[in-house]
Amino acid sequence: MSLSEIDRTLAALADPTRRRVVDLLRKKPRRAGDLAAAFEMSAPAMSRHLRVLRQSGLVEEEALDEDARVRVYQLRPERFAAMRGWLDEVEGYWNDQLAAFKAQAERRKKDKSATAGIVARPAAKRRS
Amino acid sequence: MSLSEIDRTLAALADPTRRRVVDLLRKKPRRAGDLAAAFEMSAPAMSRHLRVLRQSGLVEEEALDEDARVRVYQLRPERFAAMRGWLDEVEGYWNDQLAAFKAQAERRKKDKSATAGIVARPAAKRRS
DNA sequence: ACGATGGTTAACAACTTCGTTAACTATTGC
DNA sequence: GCAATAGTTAACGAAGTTGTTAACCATCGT
Repeated sequence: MSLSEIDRTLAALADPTRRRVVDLLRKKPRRAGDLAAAFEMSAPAMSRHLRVLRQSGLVEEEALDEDARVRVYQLRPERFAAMRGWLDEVEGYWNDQLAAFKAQAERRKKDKSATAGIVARPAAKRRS
Repeated sequence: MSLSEIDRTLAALADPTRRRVVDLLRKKPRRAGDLAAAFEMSAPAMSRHLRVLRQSGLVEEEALDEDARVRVYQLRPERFAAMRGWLDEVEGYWNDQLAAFKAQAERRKKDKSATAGIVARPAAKRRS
């Protein structure tokens, strides 16, 4: 299954550690080592999280010019914007829903048929 | 690691199938069976995806009153709104970044010190 | 009453993910 | 040159995910 961009973005954010990394980077860019320390995690583990975030396009890596060893990570706007775009699409739903509801109410009023279709379930015995 | 609501939401959306289910439900509510058929997937597999979506609060299940066997699934706004809220927070970043950039430019102009800190990396030989 | 239908849970195999340690590369400072 | 530092990739085990089939429950239609 070839992943769409939005799928990659969501997959990258699905891991709690990575999501928190984003929350940290939101405040300011940070060095890879600082991020590992912040989560009390080995450097290799964090390194791989950062690779996932990089490949999803959520962050970018730069080098500190005073010391070419350290990598500074920083958020990138684009993928977040795309995610917002997807959210916008999904949320268009409720407008549609509202429209459909109104249309149905209108229809109901006109030919006075019974309330149709979907009804809330009255608490059947099911383990959630 | 106790998952926050937003973590559960993102985890639920991380799976491509579940994300596409959301895309389908965006257009209109659907029966569990139709969803399974739409993805050429066994009913049990879809049933579990739907449970995940339900538990994350992204969808809700109702019963068709003409036939209490069928379950109709439908999107729920709340968690999507929360996700948008988180996105808003993250994106507040770029305002901050812009502000910081301006402040630094100002400082630079004042004491005419060299450009500080972070600089783009000049394509080192690394496998991405 | 009973077979068929819609859906869910249970058990299991294949695969992926996450963190750890070990080994490696590149850069810095002396 | 060489030890120390920052970070990455490699290998591996533990744990979680996803799909399948089998078994199950509830409801519908006759």
